[in-house]
Amino acid sequence: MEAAPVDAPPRVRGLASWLLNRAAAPANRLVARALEGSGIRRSHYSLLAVLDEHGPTSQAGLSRRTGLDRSDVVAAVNHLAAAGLLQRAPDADDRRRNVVTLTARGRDRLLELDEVLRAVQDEVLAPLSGTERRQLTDLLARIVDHHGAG
Amino acid sequence: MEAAPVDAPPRVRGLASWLLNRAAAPANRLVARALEGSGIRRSHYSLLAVLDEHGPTSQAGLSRRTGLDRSDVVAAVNHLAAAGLLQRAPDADDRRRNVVTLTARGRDRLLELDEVLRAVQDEVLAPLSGTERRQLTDLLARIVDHHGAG
DNA sequence: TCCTTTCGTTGGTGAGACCAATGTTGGTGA
DNA sequence: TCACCAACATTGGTCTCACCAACGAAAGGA
Repeated sequence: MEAAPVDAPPRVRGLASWLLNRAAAPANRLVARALEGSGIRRSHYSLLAVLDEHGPTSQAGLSRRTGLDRSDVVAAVNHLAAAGLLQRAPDADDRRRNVVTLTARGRDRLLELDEVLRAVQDEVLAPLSGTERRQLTDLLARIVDHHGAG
Repeated sequence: MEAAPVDAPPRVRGLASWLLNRAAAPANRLVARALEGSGIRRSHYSLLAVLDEHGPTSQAGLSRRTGLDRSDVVAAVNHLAAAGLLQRAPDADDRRRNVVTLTARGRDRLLELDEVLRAVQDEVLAPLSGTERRQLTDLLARIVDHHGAG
């Protein structure tokens, strides 16, 4: 039951956009599988990580830092708050805002997820050496930075 | 109105799966924009290219070579046939199959698309040097090959 | 002859990335 | 002080992809 090869013509294989999508697909599949049953989605991890590293943040701030749409942040915060992984409270200083704060339980879960996702990344990057992995993440990061948020 | 930076924490930025998705997003946006109004989608190009390089192919063959699901190939072939870019005919030797053939008009269109997509790739990979671009496509290709389909 | 596989097709699901509109609140300039 | 514009959270969509299950027809092997 090995993976079937994808024998696309060079014209297509050389296309960065095609390669990016084709490489992202298995990565997403593996992440989704690893997170299956935990009630956590890929985007949720980003939110928890941002909260852990930047401390309490408004939802708009979360949107900016994760690249998620503001409306999608709403749903994600709903879900994570219901799971007790973070808290949402109105900001006293600026009453337009909600301040989102990581709970202790949220932090614990984040650390577990760190492990899980590190393992998944290993799977995704399996065919590459350590040096090549660093090369790849560096190149991708530069593309991401260059295009920013559309 | 330049692109806003995405200031994700290192834990997230280092994630291959996150980077792949974040890099694929602008690529898809640019491709979609370039193809806008032409009635051609991203996946259609792959089909045309496969037909040009491998000659007449069954729909299942197209599915294997492009990585598209068989059911999605059906819709794409419907669309492209309606546009006169390819023809679908039952295979006399194997009556389960449809043989899909590129028309002259389809080939012309393909050559135009080659130009368009080459320009888009230039945009996507703008921040990278020629060497780096080759590095990136090579690394991505190895990931794609390693995970194959399914 | 059965049994399995392949093929095209239909119909549907779920996630993800978006976009528009609304009511509220802040901040600014006249 | 008032008017205006910008930012915020939220609702409620849309659209594209990737994918899956199931079907009847046809082929091929046991």
